[in-house]
Amino acid sequence: MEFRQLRYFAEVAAELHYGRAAAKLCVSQPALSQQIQLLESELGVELFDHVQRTRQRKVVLTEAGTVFLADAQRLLHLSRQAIETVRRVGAQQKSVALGYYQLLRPDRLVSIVQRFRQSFPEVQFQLRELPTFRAVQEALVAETIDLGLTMLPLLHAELAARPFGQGGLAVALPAAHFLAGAPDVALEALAHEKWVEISRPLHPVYDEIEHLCQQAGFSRRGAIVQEVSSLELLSNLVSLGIGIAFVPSFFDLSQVPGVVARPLRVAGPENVTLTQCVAYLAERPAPLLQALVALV
Amino acid sequence: MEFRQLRYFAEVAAELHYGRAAAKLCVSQPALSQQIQLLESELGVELFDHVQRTRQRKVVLTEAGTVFLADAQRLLHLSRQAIETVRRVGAQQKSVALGYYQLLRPDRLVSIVQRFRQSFPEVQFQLRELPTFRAVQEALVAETIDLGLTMLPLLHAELAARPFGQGGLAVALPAAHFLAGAPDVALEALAHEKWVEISRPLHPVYDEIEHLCQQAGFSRRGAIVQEVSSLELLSNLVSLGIGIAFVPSFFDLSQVPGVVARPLRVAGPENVTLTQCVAYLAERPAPLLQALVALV
DNA sequence: CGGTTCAATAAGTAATTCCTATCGATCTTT
DNA sequence: AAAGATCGATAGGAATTACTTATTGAACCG
Repeated sequence: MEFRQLRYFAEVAAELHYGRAAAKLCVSQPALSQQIQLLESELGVELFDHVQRTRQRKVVLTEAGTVFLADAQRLLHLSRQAIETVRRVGAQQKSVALGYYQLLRPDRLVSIVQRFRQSFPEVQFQLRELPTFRAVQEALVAETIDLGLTMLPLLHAELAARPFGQGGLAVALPAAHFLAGAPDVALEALAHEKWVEISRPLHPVYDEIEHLCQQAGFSRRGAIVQEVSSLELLSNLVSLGIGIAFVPSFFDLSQVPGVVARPLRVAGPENVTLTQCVAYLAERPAPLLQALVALV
Repeated sequence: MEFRQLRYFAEVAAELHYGRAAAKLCVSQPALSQQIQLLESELGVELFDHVQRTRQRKVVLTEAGTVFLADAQRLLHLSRQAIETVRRVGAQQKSVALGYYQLLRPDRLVSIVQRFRQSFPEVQFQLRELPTFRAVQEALVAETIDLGLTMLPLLHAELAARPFGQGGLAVALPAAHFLAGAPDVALEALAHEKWVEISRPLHPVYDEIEHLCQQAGFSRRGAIVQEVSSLELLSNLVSLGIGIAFVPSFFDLSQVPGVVARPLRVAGPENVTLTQCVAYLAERPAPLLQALVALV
């Protein structure tokens, strides 16, 4: 008997419908049927009657099922409580600093932090906004932060990461730009633009970008009018019309007025993808950090 | 979090020693370490301190571990109780007839039945001793019994089985026989014996036996002086010195005085093996029967 | 300083679980 | 009454997960 089976059973008992229960549990219906059958055969007892002799096809709890449901719910409840308790005790006086930069819309970040606090109410969370994806990784190595929301690739051997989402490239434009109205922007249309770029820590994807540009018939080498050191500065320069910039499509630019991001359209199959991740020091396998990583 | 992890954790907490705990749980030590680590990282809490700074290397529960142990034990206890309860309710007024023949030493049979009764106290168990392995399977098809302890192969398409042990061949001899003193018996030494055999339902293994005998330079065809219909009769005839007989090594002949079974030694790799099994009607997937099958 | 004990790690294998596709049966609709 | 729709069971293959053996690394002991 495993908790998974109890969760499945309780959900089916609540819905009295395999299809709906499976959807709620985010598994397929056959997986559900199978686990219920496994549970029944371990218990040696039928938990459901699949009444088809009456007019209406129905899934009904047997008497034994009703009795077992109460126990199953108690077990599930207790298990949740046990986790909560052990976390309350074990995570006391611990503190975790989470570093990030604006690669998440604020609501996603907030929801992550809320889940952190909910699961580990005793842990002190600190948030550190950092200017670039590279700064996040450097802060991890310097142990200024314990956990970082950043992008692949990892730039230090001591780091480990778990990816949690990816996206393509977008073009950050002044709202007044003549391309800002279109749903997306073709690379070729950008041949004669001026560019702003994050300088100090160049992401390797910029090599790929240059390569794509050359395939599209132009180069950005001479057209980068300004290099900046943070995403915030970058957005401001774009909004002022100093130049435009490539940014990951999941970047949050909404807090800067006058800037819009439009997906980049590239001819051919060469689609640049950028991967978001939670990163941490590999040699620090503290269970607390692992649990937090899993939460993201 | 799964019950397996709770069981592992509770055992390690009791032993405070991974190696011993693993042995008790019948898993390898790395599997145990791994599951404990998984549990810790799901909880986000360290459950054990692996104290090595003191003189003695020790595995010690952390404070959080101590707290969690209590909950884990409560959960395990409750789960056992829930199973017991649901069986008590669900298996009421059911009855199961178990057919067998003397292929098990009585103590093994008793221990199986005891486990049945312990797990399903409300179920009426009936025991039916049948003369041959074939009779057990026929009784299953005729639905005289619900579950049968017998041997492979299955002789009816409607039957399903789960094997639970196997053995080789032995020779049943009168206690006074000159070979009865040896630890085992070579096939060649039996060339001039008289034989007794179970007749009506010939097990296919007897073909193999005949083949082996011919390889050893003799045949039993003319030497079978008596065919009988049950194992009991067979034993009696052997004890009276009418002839000797081949029997599976796991047969129980101890209740018949004056008969001993000695393992057969066959030259070459052709070792006859016989497989014991629990058999039941395949089209009857009643959870109760499945649970009983799993108990064997 | 070698030998021993014990848990952690690594890598490959075995076992589960899960998913897609399909079936069989019932109920509804035309 | 026949065709479609609904719903759970089944089958077969893919992916994940747990387990095993072999090895490493750290601490203790002679």
